[in-house]
Amino acid sequence: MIAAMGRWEPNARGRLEQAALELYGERGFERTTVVEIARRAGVTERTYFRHYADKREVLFAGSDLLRDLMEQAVARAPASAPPIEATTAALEAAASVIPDHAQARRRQAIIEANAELRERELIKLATLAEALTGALRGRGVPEPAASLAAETGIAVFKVAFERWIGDTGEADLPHYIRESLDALRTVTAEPARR
Amino acid sequence: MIAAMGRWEPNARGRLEQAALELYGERGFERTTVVEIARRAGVTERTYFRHYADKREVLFAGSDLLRDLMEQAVARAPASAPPIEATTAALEAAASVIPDHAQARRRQAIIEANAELRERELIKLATLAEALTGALRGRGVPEPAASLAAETGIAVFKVAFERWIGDTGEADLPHYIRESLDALRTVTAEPARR
DNA sequence: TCCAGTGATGTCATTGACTGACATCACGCT
DNA sequence: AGCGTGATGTCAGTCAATGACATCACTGGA
Repeated sequence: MIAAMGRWEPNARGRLEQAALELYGERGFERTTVVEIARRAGVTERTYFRHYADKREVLFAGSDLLRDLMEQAVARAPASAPPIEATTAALEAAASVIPDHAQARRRQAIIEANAELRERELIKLATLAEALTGALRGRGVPEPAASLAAETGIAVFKVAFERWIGDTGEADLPHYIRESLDALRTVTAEPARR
Repeated sequence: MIAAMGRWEPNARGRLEQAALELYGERGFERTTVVEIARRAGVTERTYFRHYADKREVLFAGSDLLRDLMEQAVARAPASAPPIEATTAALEAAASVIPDHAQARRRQAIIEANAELRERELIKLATLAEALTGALRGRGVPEPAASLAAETGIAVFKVAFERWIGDTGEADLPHYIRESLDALRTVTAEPARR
């Protein structure tokens, strides 16, 4: 069937996302107004706010999916797997849905250029950590181990992601995740005493 | 000498902070306007914005001091101390300037009740992590170990602080920091193989 | 003693994010 | 033909945030 042409062009969300990405990239987040994004997408400002809660949220559409994937990866890990391994599985699942390097880099450049956007990114990561904590608790991991494994896992992801974005794309994201996990183990290892 | 009485009451900053704490506590962050805070402090809205960059910042005044203390603690750690121990010193320094349990709890209740405030808190913690990273790099710790030790340290602090706030004040904050550090070591320990 | 400079504040106008209330209209169903 | 629904448009309003300019107590000289 041919997609019915409604009263309006379909996929307003997608057009808004595209328009926002372009405008934030061209002129920066601060010097872009929501009215401009809406205009470029062919809708009104009011419609923008029906799709996204605020001016920043348009850049973080996929984060619910990411959370679900990580939760599922933890849930699917063998019951015998210790918290770190379940967490590692979640990080690998997350890595598998990150877009290609060029696209991720464009998006990250926009976010890092603006403090409000960095704040939003941090709360999204914190949400992932909470979800991870819950999933680990569901496996019987007690507190504070569950929270720590989750927070630490997100820290590993954050550091790995930054290094992946910053480096010139020879290695893939999972490589940096393994690198960061190794560094974490080294750093937290009980130092040789006396 | 008696403090000269200027054209206006002195200590506008302190009065603004007090007024904001009261109003955010009484009516919540969202249902408080900056005009109301300013009125209660006996100044105008414009003056509020000369002291604090935005409506949230009034709750995070001490965070620069915290950063300085943590940086200094890392710098002062013996050259032989591994990254974790330098980081631990920073966490202990941070714990020493946190106000009493009741006050911290009031403040935290305000922050946790509002997503915007949680965002601001997260970026303050991220700033601490960056400062820690820099201080560790200054000790010769290479990447990604420096970032991971810093991020992990902040994660430990976050978890410990939450538990301290949530529990009924029998133990002090340093106790929860030690508890969380222990849990971290357990969690990241190489699991027994086969 | 007076006066120019300074710093903290007040006043005013404006922009832009966000929201609530209500209108519109193509579509599908009956 | 009529009806309900969902996505959108229109409009008015609130409030955070900022720039421009005015005010005025205080200070350090001339």
